Amino acid sequence: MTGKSNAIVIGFFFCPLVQFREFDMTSETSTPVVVRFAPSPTGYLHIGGARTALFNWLFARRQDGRFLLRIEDTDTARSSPEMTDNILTSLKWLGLDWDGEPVLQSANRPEHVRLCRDLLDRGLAYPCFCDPEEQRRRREEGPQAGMVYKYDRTCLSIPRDEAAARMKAGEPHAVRFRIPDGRTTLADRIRGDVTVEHAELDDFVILRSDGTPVYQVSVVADDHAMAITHVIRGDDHLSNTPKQILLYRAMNWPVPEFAHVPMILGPDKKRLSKRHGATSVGEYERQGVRPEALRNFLALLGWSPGDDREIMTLAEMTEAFSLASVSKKSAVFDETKLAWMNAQYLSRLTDEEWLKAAEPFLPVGAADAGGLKGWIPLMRPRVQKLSELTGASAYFFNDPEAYEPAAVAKHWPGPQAADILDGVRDCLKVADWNAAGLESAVRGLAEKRGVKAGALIHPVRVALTGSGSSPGLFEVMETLGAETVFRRMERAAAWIRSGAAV
RNA sequence: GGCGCGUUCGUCCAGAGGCCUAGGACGCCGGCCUCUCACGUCGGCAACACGGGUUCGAAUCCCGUACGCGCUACCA
Repeated sequence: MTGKSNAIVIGFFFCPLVQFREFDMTSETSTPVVVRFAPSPTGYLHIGGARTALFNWLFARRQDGRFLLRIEDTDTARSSPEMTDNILTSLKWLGLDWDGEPVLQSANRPEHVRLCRDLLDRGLAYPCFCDPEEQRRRREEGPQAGMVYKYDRTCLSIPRDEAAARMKAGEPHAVRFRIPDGRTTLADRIRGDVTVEHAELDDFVILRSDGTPVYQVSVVADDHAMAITHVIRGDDHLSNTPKQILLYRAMNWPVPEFAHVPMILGPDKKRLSKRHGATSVGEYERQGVRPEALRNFLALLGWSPGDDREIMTLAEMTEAFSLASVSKKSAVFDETKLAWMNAQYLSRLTDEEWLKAAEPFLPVGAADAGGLKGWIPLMRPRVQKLSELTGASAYFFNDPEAYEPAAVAKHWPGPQAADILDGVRDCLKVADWNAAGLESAVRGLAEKRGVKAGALIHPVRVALTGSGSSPGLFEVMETLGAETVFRRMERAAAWIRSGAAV
């Protein structure tokens, strides 16, 4: 009943309250901060969850607070320990470390049930004997009649002793929370004030007839038990927050601060989902995206340091982070920019670091190449995601299996292409085997023949790489070595003469 | 349907009444570099959803409309 009078007070003294809140907004916090990330292990850690975790982490670290983890595994049918492992692994991969041991929500079930019973005893909740099937049917019919279904409080009018007797007799029942009169204003750290009239809410079930507590109860109970001071979560929870606040009040618990971060959308502006392609952190790892790149990119979706910085270390992000600077607007996930950002991080690695990161993506044959490292600086600026390496660098390690048709058509227009290859090969035989020496040999030949160097270079490139484009031809030659170069040129000449081109 | 939230270049952000002829980044287009591709570099195109207010002055404040998203479960 205190909730009711509070609500009225809020309504009447609106102006002073606003001033108070603004003060609160700028101070960011005054007590030690405890935040949490609470994924449910029903799937891999997805992009949206990762960003929510990041924001929680940044806030906690910025405020010298604690960042806790809670695994919401109460949906036993859909949850699995494997998914929990996967989520933890992904968080670590992203460099987001947490404090203490992860809490399992399922462990707190008995307490959640107890709280529901307590609310029942105190008359803040009441048993509902209505048939769930009937309720569901009415809810479905509602829209057709132009009405919205809201629980009609049939069971609220059952006298307490009668209700007690029916429960005692074992009649199946759920427990519903009784929504008090009034309205609730939530001072969201990101959205600002959000007010909801209690008349819009209905007496929601807190304890199902099978005796299991509902999500709204579990979050509230666990957040309180974990002494969470700031609930930072996806904006899909915004509408349910008033219900949760009512629960806090009913329990006589302090209400934490809330901050609802906007959603991440796909290119079609719909909520990001599997339809949009890769949506889990693990998939990006498998594509050869660097964790620091994904993390940086995610941070910039819905947040900015307030200036033009884009490439930032975790420490820089932490230093600049505040909830007030988080956007209210949902953001489209742009793969292209992620790729660019990944390339930025890739380019900042040393050759040794780069190779180590690239190893899982090297094509077959690369292992046999041993000390052959000349290809590395050649490929580095040419891949944005390491996974591109598999195809793009194949010719460094294996003779081309095929010649790109478009390149053949353009650079090997007829049998004379084979003669060009032979001519170049001969002039190469007496050249110094390094990029400069090879280049001057080929250019010398071009000049002698009165043709442009490109007329010789392009046919040779196709012979060596099977492709119309590659890193500088002479660097490629130097890296490949004379033996391989000659072998490939001769194979190509033979292929051309066999008439395969036509 | 109701309620809530949102709306600055194609995309991500900057902008908290005059500093905005709206800034940066990705992408795109063009130049340079050059044997192709990529990198790099230089330049260009490109936005305040709409309509009313308030104000000497609005991208910034207020109201309405449109559109989008979310919630509205004995799911989490």
